[in-house]
Amino acid sequence: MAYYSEHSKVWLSVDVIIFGFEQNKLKVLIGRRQMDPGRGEWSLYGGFVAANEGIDECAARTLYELTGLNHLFMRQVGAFGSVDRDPGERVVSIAYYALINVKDYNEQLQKEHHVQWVDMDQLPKLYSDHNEMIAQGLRKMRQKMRTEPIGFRLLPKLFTLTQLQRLYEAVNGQEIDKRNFRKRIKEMDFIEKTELIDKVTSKRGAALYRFNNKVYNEDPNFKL
Amino acid sequence: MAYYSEHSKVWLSVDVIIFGFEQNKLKVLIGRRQMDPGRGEWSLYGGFVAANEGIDECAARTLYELTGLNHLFMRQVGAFGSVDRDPGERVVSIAYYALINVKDYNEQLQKEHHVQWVDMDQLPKLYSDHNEMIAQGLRKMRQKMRTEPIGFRLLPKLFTLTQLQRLYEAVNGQEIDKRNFRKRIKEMDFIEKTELIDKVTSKRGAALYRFNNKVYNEDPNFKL
DNA sequence: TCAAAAGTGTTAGATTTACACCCATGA
DNA sequence: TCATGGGTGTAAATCTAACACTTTTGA
Repeated sequence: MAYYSEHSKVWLSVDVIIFGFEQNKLKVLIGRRQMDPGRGEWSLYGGFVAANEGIDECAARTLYELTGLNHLFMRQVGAFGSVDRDPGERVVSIAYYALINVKDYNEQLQKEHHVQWVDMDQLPKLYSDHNEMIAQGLRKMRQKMRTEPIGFRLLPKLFTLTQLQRLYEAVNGQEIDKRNFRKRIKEMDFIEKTELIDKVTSKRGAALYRFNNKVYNEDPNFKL
Repeated sequence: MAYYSEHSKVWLSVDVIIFGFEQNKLKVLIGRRQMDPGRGEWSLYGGFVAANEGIDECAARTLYELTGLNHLFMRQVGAFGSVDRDPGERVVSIAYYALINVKDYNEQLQKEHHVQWVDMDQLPKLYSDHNEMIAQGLRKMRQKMRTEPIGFRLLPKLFTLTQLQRLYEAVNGQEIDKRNFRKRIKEMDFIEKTELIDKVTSKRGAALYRFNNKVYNEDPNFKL
């Protein structure tokens, strides 16, 4: 069809920004590039969009490839398409961010793909425009976290209120008053206290909580 | 380079969501498609990304082509890339929204490109996923308008407070208390009252205001 | 003279922030 | 026994929301 064929095509890729939370720090999964151009540079993990797959599917596939996990919380950050962003060829890339519980992530796969968790505030210079992707991804993720209870995706199913607080502190980069934080949590019925006690992180033991999605859907009054 | 060539390429296009404000209504510029597939259907205006242009440049060029205006406020909405979104071929499209003052827009160009202003709340069914693009674009634009003084881009250089209020009401779809609104405006030094009086929309006459970007940059305390 | 839009403050209620001590337990 | 993290309430300050009347002037 002439209408299309008079225009040129480009390679399309997807880069995934995988956020994790560990030791009270927000982390990102990055690795050393295994291919040229840019071999050896720090980089996000990515992949090319195939002819028969949508971009969201491609992102989900890439995430699965890297982590072995499906149904991760994932959102598009945006398209990055400066002419010379890729030193090899013209490649337009669409960035996505995803949230995972670091404990769900098999170390084996980490090694196979040459990726590792790096502190958000100790990011090295990355390949191409990946630093910018992460910066934008973080902004988007923060924004989302303010209005939707997605933080749970970064924690184990059962978590203590201190863990949850540390998570919000890490993501927003500022301390939160403990009493005020807990007061707000109490108002959200979908954050359920369980009978279980975590004895790992404190001597006294801390109550374990759980996110109840069903309750949330009935009354999504989230505000943090 | 084998690394790239084993993957397939796609057509990349840009679609622009142009918002305008007229008669107290938020409007979008859409037109009847002049080409196949989808000839005759309502559609956003768009264009293909050329080999030698970045996607932001492409969006700016497309905007210029359509409106004759440069340096419009413009932001990316995101990439749309379901496999079958375009009924003809595989085309991934990146949506952008832009804000213009409808009075800056030459009617001649409107006719040439077969586009017209349509009320946001009277949008017809559009070609492909363009309705979804507009929905997402509106959400993004609203969000931005809450935190940055971009609304001025939809108004003439000089405007009355009532105009400004109606604009915010139209964008957010709800009425605002006049006194509370004006109180908040008074606190923003970058919204300057001029000596000029608008006698068009009221008998008594209303003071004309102006957005002072320099003052805003010195003290960007925007909140609406 | 009257219709239509401009302009102007106050108060109650809701929300947000600041703040300090006791508890339970393992080492 | 003591160091560590868990757990709890109140009051001041700030912000938000509701609300009504006077002014000016062209028709």
